Amino acid sequence: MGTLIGRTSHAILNNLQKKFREEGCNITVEQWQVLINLNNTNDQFHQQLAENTFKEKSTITRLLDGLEKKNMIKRVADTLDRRQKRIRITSRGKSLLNKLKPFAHEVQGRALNDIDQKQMKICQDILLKIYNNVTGP
Amino acid sequence: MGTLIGRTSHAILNNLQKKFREEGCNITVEQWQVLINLNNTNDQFHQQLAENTFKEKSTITRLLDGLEKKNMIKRVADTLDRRQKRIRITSRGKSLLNKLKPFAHEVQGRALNDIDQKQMKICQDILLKIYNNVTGP
DNA sequence: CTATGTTAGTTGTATATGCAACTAATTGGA
DNA sequence: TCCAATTAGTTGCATATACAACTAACATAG
Repeated sequence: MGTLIGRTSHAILNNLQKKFREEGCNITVEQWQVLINLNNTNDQFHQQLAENTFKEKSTITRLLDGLEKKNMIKRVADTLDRRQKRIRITSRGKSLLNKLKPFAHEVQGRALNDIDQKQMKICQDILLKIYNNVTGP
Repeated sequence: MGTLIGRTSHAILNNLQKKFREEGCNITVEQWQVLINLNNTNDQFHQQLAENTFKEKSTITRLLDGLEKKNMIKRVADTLDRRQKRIRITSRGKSLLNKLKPFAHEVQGRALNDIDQKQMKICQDILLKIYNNVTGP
């Protein structure tokens, strides 16, 4: 079961990454995940972003390094607590997301093609259950 | 959906890796996956092993480097075609696997705790369907 | 106010991975 | 037979990740 989950996850990410590359988009799927998250909720603190993307804060540091270099995001030190940094998606970042959206949509459509909605709901519930079992209290 | 699959996979691997480390076992889950596979079918060619573990051949090269350094496997050049190498698990590798087995079992038990078998079957079918959709012809 | 502890984010180090370029060995065709 | 194309595995290079150690900034007790 673990193997199946792992290789399915892997296949999806890989497929999406390939699509991005083929379309000439200079971004990794992990960076894209961060951008998506910022587009939903902008100006998150570094740590919040880490929690929301389920990534380590050090991993976020490096993803943000890459995104900042490409001018997709900015780090803004908080005025009240200068340790904290707010992460802001730039207009360049937003327009990249818009460009990526149809590609992500296409891959998702292919992935979920011909799948029964009820069964998929069950699958999601099981995965969440497993996730909670493993990370649980 | 992709996100859920991804973070569940991640959580499982992470949990298992922690368990291995806590128990003082000097091995990564990826190396363990390779060992498991070799224990099922020994003396596979490098490339076969890559296919069976769903990993790139270059990834396998490095995993085998690590395993060979720890004397868990041996690479044996084929006599008929000297390009090909048979990968053989050593007795040391086998005994490590035996040591790891209960830990893997424990993590799997925790992960699948309180999960309905029928629903899990549905979940597996969906995951396989997604996998095939994505990698498919 | 100062010392001590805590927290946010970064950096060092190691492993895993993808892809392309490479090397060595085999095969196939002229 | 000899050269071109193919194949098995390795290596170079870039990114993602985990974990621990680190730095800077804040908080709090005395």
